Amino acid sequence: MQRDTAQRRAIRGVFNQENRPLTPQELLEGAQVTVPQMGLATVYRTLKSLTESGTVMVVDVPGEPQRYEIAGKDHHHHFSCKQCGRMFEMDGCPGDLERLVPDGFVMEDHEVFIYGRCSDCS
Amino acid sequence: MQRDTAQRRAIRGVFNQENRPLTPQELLEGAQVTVPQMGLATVYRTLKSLTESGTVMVVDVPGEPQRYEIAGKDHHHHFSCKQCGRMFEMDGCPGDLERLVPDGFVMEDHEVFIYGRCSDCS
DNA sequence: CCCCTAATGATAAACTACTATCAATAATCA
DNA sequence: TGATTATTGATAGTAGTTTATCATTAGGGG
Repeated sequence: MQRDTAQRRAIRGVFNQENRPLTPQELLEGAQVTVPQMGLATVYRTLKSLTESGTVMVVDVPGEPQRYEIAGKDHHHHFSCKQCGRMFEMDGCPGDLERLVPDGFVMEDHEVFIYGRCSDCS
Repeated sequence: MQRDTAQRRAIRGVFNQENRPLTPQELLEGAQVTVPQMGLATVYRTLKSLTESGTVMVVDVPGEPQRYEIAGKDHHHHFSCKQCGRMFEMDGCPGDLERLVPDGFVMEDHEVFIYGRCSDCS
């Protein structure tokens, strides 16, 4: 990432505007608003360099392709809208997950996904 | 699923013996202990009919292929071992997830994944 | 014990997500 | 402005998972 191109500005713009975990497809569609001829390969290439530089990070989602979100945010979890398919961030964390862990098992990380309707769809 | 074959008995046996969410590959390897010539297509076919009959259900996992577990169990969540890659069930549930949900959003379901080391690997 | 056909194994094909290739384009700097 | 070369778009290719095909095998009723 040595040159500042319209494509990269558009992708960064979508991240900043949406502020939620985005699929490559969502990024493509969002970026094509300002750069209509953008191709999916450019999205993947840009995501790769943004990930390697630590600007964005991968979010693995159950039963869906990977999403990408801006790195460095406070600990949070995700809400997936069954209607529109968009995924949102939720601040905070359920406490006391340790009590779920069976004896002899060691907890290192955790993920929480809540499913339902977002404010636009409910 | 009209006939009771050695292959299907073997697959049901793996489910009952392991009692955790299994990948098609894990089911294949487990079933091949008793039916060595078993093919992957048979695993998928059997999973399809077991799913349609409501005997097993799909578990979507972040960043992994689908797993299958015996249906009808009490509400529970999953533990994934970073060392051996196996996934386990954990009884219970963290309470008070509702407070994570943003205003205007409606919660319908939730999933919790805990990552770490299982008792065999820790 | 036969026969019918459901079920199987091997493998090709489909599908999705992602990566590599390469000629054309455009950002940067002298 | 012109040259250099990073970047792009289009598309072929790759990888992993799941499904379809089809000749062969074997379950189970008669």
